[in-house]
Amino acid sequence: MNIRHIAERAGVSVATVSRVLNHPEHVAPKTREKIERIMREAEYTPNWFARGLNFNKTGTIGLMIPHILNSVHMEIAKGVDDVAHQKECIALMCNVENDREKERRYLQWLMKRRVDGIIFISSSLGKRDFEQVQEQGIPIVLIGAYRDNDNFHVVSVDYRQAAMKAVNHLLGNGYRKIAFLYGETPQVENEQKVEGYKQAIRDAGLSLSEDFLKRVENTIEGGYLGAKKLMELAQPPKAIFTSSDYLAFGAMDALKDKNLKIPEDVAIIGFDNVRMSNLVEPKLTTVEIPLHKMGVYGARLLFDRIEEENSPYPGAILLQPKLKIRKSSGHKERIGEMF
Amino acid sequence: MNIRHIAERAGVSVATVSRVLNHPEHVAPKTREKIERIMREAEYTPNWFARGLNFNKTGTIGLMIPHILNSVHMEIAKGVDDVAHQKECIALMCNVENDREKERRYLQWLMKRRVDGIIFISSSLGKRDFEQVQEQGIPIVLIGAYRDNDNFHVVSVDYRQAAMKAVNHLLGNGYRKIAFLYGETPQVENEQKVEGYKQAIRDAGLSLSEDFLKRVENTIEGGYLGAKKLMELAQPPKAIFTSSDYLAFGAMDALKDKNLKIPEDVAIIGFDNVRMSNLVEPKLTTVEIPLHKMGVYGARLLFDRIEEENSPYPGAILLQPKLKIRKSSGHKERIGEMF
DNA sequence: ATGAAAGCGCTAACAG
DNA sequence: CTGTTAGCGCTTTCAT
Repeated sequence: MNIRHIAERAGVSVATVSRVLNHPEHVAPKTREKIERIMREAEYTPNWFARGLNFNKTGTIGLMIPHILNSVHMEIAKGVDDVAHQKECIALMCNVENDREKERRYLQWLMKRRVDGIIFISSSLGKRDFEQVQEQGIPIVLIGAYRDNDNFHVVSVDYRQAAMKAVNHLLGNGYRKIAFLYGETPQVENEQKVEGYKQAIRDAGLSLSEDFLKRVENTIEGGYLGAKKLMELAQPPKAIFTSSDYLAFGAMDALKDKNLKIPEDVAIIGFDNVRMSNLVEPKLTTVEIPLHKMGVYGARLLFDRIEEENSPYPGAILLQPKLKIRKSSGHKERIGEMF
Repeated sequence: MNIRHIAERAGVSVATVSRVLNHPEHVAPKTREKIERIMREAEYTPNWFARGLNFNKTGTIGLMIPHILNSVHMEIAKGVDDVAHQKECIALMCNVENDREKERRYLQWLMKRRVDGIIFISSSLGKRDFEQVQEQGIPIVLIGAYRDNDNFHVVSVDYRQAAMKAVNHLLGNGYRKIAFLYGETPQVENEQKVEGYKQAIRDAGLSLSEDFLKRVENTIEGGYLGAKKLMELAQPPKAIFTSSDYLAFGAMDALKDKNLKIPEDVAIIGFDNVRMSNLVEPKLTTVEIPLHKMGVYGARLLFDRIEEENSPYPGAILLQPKLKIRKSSGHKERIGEMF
């Protein structure tokens, strides 16, 4: 069932049928209605490929997601999807699974399909990959932290500052032996957090201990194992700052298994402020990141570039996070009065 | 950069170039290598639309997801994605947001793009919608519970049995005043759970109280509000069974706010066994659903149908859930010895 | 083993 | 307002 069948049945040319599809206003109302009726009766739907062959606009953007089971990434994705949907565009979500090769393969797919643009969330790809995409004329936007991003459009958060805020809060509550338990992914984000942690420790005139910097898989399990190791140190920490709430959940579980009270024996601060951080026992102090907003801003940036021929200058949107103070980080002496 | 450019540079016809793309074995090794080299140098990628115009296979399947922020659905989606990826096929994840109209719009999109098949997760669409898709020659698979699914391929769980198991466990622990707090979505699944709940209560010779059947939004907030209402009853329940772990988390929060101990004052059982159910305090007894497996089975079913011309007979795969017994459901007198 | 040519279904000049 | 026609980039007979 193609455009010619419709044309024949309606006794018009294919051009006219094509017109009711694309510029209905240029067709006489009577002919148009007749053609529309016939289309409906025949359950005709235009062939997407033939269409794309002429248009070269696909109404699709690619969205690279590090891991679809991590709600942190999905919150961002939702922001992107919201904007895309509003633009009557479909966001092709690609589950990259923190695997550079898988991401590259997806990228090839997307480029072949000539998507109108691509958004990367905490991608592990590099400058070279991104440039290649842009050279094909496909605009991109990066969300998260990237090492070498001067020439790209990026939406990010000041992860360094964020980490400093968290550590300073612990310092302010009187803690001195503070460990940082961080995930292998997302890599660059976490490197920036490490920097912030180190800076805050140094600024307080304390000495850095490599033992207190523990790198683990960014999962609940990773948090569990990491915290366990930390507490088995000869000089265990009195507070643990983690690079994600999931790590914090795992860490809390480990502490409970060791019969340590939070925050009386060990304080904890997480990162991201996922919904559950408010429901664990005790409620988790954490760094709040505007995840949904990041997705929205990123998508807007991308659509601006897709729609305007002369895309705006590359540049970064840098958002500031906020510390969400709850019970898990409370000073042991003041805890009674604080909560 | 198209196939003709390559042909010219290589001094061959477009047909030969096309052949190295599709049937390389029918091209003389020397010519083939030359052409391949030129393609690489020119960074040529075949136009996807032109290709699809001839093939009519897109290497894409649609995946309808009720809500991408709900990890229950994403676990299933991950199962689908795993299989799709293995089949070198892309799964287009559509974030339906429990909105029938949004889902229909996505469906139109997918059909226009001639995806090779579509998988629906707990869809709110009906028999008519599904039939329309199949009439277009696009095979579909349903995951979850559906009202009128005899003519479709579906992967489901015995939700009725599952609910009975949970309620029976509570009955076995001595509870008599058991409420069921269930979500508005996914609708059919939860209706089946309601049935199971009622059946188990009746089988125990107890009388059903409408007050104990509370329907709320399927979110943590919904669970909080629902549990609060239940506990404000003149005769509040001594145990609450919820249709999802998220509802259970909200309910637990409400109980804590009322200074009620779990399970000493009120027992709780959730549904789904999401990762966090093992990390809340107390650990949550819940019904374990093989989410990932459901996705995998659904995808396999779909690809079988896509690949075989004569698709297998419609039929259902019905999986049995298991009760995961943890602390939140313990009998108050026996709790000491049980955990 | 390779080439010429006829489409695949649709859009957009151009002409009337 | 409508029809004619030339592509869009690729695949695939059918010859050679």
